[in-house]
Amino acid sequence: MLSKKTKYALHALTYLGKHKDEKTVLIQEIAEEYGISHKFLENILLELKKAGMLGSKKGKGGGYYLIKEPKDIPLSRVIRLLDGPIAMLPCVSLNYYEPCAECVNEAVCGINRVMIQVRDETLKILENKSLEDILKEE
Amino acid sequence: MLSKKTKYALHALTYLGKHKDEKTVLIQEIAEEYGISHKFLENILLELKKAGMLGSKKGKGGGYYLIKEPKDIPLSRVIRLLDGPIAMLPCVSLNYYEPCAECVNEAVCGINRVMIQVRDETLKILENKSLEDILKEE
DNA sequence: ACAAACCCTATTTAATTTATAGGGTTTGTT
DNA sequence: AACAAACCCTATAAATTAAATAGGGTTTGT
Repeated sequence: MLSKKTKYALHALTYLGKHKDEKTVLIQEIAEEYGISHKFLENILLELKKAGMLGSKKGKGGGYYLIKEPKDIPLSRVIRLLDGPIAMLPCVSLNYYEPCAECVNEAVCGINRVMIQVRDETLKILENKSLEDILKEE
Repeated sequence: MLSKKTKYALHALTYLGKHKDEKTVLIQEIAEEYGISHKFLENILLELKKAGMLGSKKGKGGGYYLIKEPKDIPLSRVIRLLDGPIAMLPCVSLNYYEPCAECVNEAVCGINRVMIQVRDETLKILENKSLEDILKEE
């Protein structure tokens, strides 16, 4: 399951996408829209900013704004940033690979094989769907 | 990511599948094969038994054994039993549905829509792949 | 009778996630 | 220049969940 962090990030990005004609949007405004903690959301937006997905303006009249076109923000990127691996097993993760401690021999592991298929089908969607696709539905 | 419980369950089932010509297999034997705690595995096997996937024999000379054909144990069933929902969001889970607390309106949520797609593709694999498919690879 | 091996429930420990805290820095306005 | 609004940053605490352990109970073959 996606963590709250990731869910909040996706919601916040969606909100910013909907308000991209406005120069900036306040953290507080987004937090209120979804009924989530201002401070928790602040940390998340900061992380999105550091990752180059958002811009911000400090001081009075400041706030956050998208610095990319929604179509250029794939959902896989957001999930990986906040949650880490998308795969169901560390041993099939493309970005966060780790061997499974209990695995006797990864080279002939049937569980591994199935989870590679799941990973590939999942990525086929999440790498090709972007913030734009979410916005189109709302 | 799958929990260790689920991973251990899948490995144990695989091991039992490989030894299905033997009447019973000891917990201890499986635990040693994968280097996992006897007691932890015991709890897991018990859960699999209660769910009707395994049979057991008590007392001296006892142990566990499969009571179904490997092809009749879909992976989705094992995962749901030990880990719960397969979906990435509670609001798209078929077996463990719950609304997302922060969601303003599920009826027009773009995140929901994408995650339904991911769920469907994932289930297409996990409901159709069985223990038999894992065994074939090993 | 005895020991092997599963059965059952509860508790503890560890890890992770979620949330809070609190001051720092920048910037527009007066 | 003063002030307040608003983001920046790091650390810590609280809550939840996952993982592991504990310990006795019951069944069964020899």
